[in-house]
Amino acid sequence: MENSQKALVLLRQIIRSTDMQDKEISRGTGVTPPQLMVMQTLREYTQLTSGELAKEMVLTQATITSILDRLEKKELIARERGKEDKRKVWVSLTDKGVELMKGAPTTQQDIFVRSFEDMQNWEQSMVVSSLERIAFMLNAEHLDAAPLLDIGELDRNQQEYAKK
Amino acid sequence: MENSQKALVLLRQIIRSTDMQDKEISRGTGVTPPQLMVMQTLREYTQLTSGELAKEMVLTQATITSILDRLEKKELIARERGKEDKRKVWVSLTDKGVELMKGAPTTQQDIFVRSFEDMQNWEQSMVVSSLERIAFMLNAEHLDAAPLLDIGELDRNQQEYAKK
DNA sequence: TAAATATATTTTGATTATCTAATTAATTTT
DNA sequence: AAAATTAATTAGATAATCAAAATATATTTA
Repeated sequence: MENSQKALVLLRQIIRSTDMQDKEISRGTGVTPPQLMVMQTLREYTQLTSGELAKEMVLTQATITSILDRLEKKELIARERGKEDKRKVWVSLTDKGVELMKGAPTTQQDIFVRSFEDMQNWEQSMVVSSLERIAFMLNAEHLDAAPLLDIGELDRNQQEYAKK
Repeated sequence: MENSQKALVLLRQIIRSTDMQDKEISRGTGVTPPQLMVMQTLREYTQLTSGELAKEMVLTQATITSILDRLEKKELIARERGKEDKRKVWVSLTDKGVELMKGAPTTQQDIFVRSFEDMQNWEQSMVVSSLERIAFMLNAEHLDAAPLLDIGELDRNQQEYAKK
């Protein structure tokens, strides 16, 4: 088999594996995978507007709103109207949300980190630089892409076309 | 930053990137991401029963059934009752389904493959073996895990607990 | 400055995804 | 043959998702 094909197969395996991990975490916490992803993003950025969240997660605002509604009802996130710009809504994890993220999401990442740290240093570097190459190759296509809005419009046209 | 943290961040980037790719393909073909994933799995295995599909994709039978219903309505997949074992239902891509998969899903994978093949041979080997290591590390946890059913029950209890 | 335009979020209405539990049909075990 | 198991679907419910419309606030323009 070609090296490139091997790489693609392995990538799919890796993605499948993390997907399963997400599902397990989700079951363990009583939070659905999309909700979990919102919380992970919030943990990473501390504070985001609803719109920034949508962009970061490549979902529409409407979708984010509905996910936030449910997370807010569970008191895992809080919304706060912007003070300078009252159109904006700042979203952040509540204490309860932080707590939940602290307990749950580790299990398998820990195992990953531990095995990773068992490797020789040169091996670690090799793996990291390989990942960098892959990330770059996967993103290469986007580097000269049109801004997001335009792509959206373009795709909608394609979809219209596909229907016929 | 620790190498292991770098690796995790890069992995997330990679997953995010392929996720976006899936969404773009989905928009371009008028098929939703889950439907697309079913079709990709079918392309890989040629013929699967509904139950095998569910296991492979880590979804319940009921979910697969509903996705298949919609794909069947679009005539992208076909169901056929098993002849020896009439409980089974064999699922496969129709010609139309194969055609759709032929056209759509390439765009970005092609770009990936092309950049991949631009690398030196030793680099390719390095990337592949790095991916192998990662895939292994991510799966390590599952090697001595209890069978799925037991995990499910365990998690449900945790979930009950989480509600309180 | 008043009107028009743009931006940020939510609401509405619709389809799809997803699950658990119950049902139906066929096979295997006892 | 009756009981238990297996494969898929159906039923009923919640969640995710989107496009389009509505709402509220800011910015630009005339």
